[in-house]
Amino acid sequence: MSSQPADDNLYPMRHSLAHIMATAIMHLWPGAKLGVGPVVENGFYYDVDLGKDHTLSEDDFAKIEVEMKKVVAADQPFERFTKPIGEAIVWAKEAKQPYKEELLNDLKRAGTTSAKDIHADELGITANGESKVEEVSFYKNGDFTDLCRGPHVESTGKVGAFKLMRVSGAYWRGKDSNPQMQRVYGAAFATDKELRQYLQMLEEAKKRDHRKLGQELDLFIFSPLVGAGLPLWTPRGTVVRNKLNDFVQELRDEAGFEEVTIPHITKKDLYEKSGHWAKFKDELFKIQTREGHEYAMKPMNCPHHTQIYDSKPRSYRDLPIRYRDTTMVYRDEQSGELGGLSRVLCITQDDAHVFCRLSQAKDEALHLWDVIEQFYAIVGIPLRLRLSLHDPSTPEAYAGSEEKWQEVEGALREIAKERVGDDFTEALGDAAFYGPKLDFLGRDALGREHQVATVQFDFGQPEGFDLTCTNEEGEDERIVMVHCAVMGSLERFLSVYIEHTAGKFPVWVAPEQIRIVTVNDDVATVKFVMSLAEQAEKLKLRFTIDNSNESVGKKIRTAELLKVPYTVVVGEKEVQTGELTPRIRRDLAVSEQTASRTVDEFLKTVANEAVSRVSKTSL
RNA sequence: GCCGUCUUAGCUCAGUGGUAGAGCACUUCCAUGGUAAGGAAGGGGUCUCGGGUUCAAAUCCCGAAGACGGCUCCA
Repeated sequence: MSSQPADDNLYPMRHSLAHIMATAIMHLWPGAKLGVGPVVENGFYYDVDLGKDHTLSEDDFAKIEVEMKKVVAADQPFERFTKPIGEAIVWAKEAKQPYKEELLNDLKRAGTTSAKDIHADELGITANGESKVEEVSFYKNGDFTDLCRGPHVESTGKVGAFKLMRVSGAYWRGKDSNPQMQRVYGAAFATDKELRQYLQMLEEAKKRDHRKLGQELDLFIFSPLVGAGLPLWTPRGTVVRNKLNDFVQELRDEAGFEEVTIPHITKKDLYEKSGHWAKFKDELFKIQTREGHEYAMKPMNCPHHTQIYDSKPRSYRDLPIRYRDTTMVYRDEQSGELGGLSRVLCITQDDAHVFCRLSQAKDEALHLWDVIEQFYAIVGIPLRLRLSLHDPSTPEAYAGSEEKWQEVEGALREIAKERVGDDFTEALGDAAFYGPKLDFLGRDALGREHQVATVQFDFGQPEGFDLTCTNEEGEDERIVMVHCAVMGSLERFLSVYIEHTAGKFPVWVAPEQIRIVTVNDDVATVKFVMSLAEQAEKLKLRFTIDNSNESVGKKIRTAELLKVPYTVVVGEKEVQTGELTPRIRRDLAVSEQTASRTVDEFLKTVANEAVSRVSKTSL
């Protein structure tokens, strides 16, 4: 989330609104303790602590907004001034703002607060930023003064359109050992129109919510008996999963991958060796055997795959060896983190591992990149690259030496540069503990980004498991691993894909491709439908027959609500002419008109669309 | 895990300190229907669960579970 000014004026507007909201809250609850109030995507927030006096809820928003509007109407100028740090601390004490006081004390002592801790922009740092802060800046509007670096708009009247959105808990300085404050979020835009558009986008997002569509389209369910974070896939949802996965597998087969199969549990020894146990043992589902041995559900697949590689001596001539495996992994996430399909306890990964020499890793990564691009081109989700690197300031979080990291990250950066020039971002601290990653962010139809595919270089696990090949000199040579997931987690990908398509799946993915609607149950109609079904069956099409006791209009509506790509009505006319007039789901049709065609022609066209994975039809 | 909100029929929701309602869905019947809802009748709920207050609790209080919005975490 960038807090840099995207638009010259929007940033100070939003930032000023944070101050205006704090002003309003101080008016309404004078004992409020303030945390920080930065600009975020689409708006701003302020962290407040009203103590035992009051717990904010959305019911308070109207009141706060009224008070904010008063401040806006008063058009108070924002006045900047500075104080020496010592005086600033006295100010915070006198103002009874302990959180501000803590920040100032940290500034005085350390010169800075770690960027992870706090939004650095929030602090009124004017000194060198290295070690000593001598002076901090303040902004004052009306009767409200706040420690702040700015910038702000000239006066409270110049802040555009805003709306308070929600209130939630947030730990002071983002640490779960700290007290929890209340974070009040506001959306803010330069004009009413933009604010309205943003709210409309949220409405649209609500309509497309995969949890809602998952139920309406009968794709997956959750059962309280099975538990939170454990989706159960219906027949329709399973078709969608399988069709997408089949495509990934197909692309991988072409890229030389072989499928392997592994058990879903293991002795803990495996993870002790891989390094996962030390780092993630609290997030593993553990199993005690009746003989008292400790096992764990697999939280990832790479360690298992290494054992297949390591089961016999490998020559450099055999490399690269490429394994693929779409399989579930299990992670004991904190209950509060679970949500829909985006975060679950059982994750289906379309996982792949390449075991190769260092000199081959680049080509392998590029091939996998090809696979990713082909897949995302077909599903229609544009990608953006993020190079995820380690954070040198926390070496304990990573396996391997700094030099090794530098080397491997350099190699990955090279690949990225070669392929997309400067068209990628770098993210410090987003690497896996065993190596850096090429992460791919998909942009959905509403413009939201989600992490999906990933290609990772891994030198840590080959070390841990002592994976080698015999080289030309007859010596053992350390190999490297390249990890790749195309959809990443099928669950999360499905959540993105369902929302991206609004559940309007293309023919090749649709759980039901054709719905056959009968007009009546004449013998001739029944016979016609039976023969139609038989032919569709032969072409492996997914269809259902709706011969229920309902009006034709009703049956069409039902098919439409289920977003079935093709609906064909069969009645007297069709029986006589032997031709169908297919009704095409609106988003699929290239043109408005639909011509009649023979049964054979129609079915073959649909079958062909399914095989060639087209997204539009000119039927 | 933490903070807050929510939980009434399969679904979407109304309701209220005096032992429950609608629409859709479902079942049956009538209608032989032509491209987004034909008509009628019927079945279905210990109002999430467990405690407490009360003559009386779905309603008020406490606790748990689940969902949602965030925080923290994310191999």
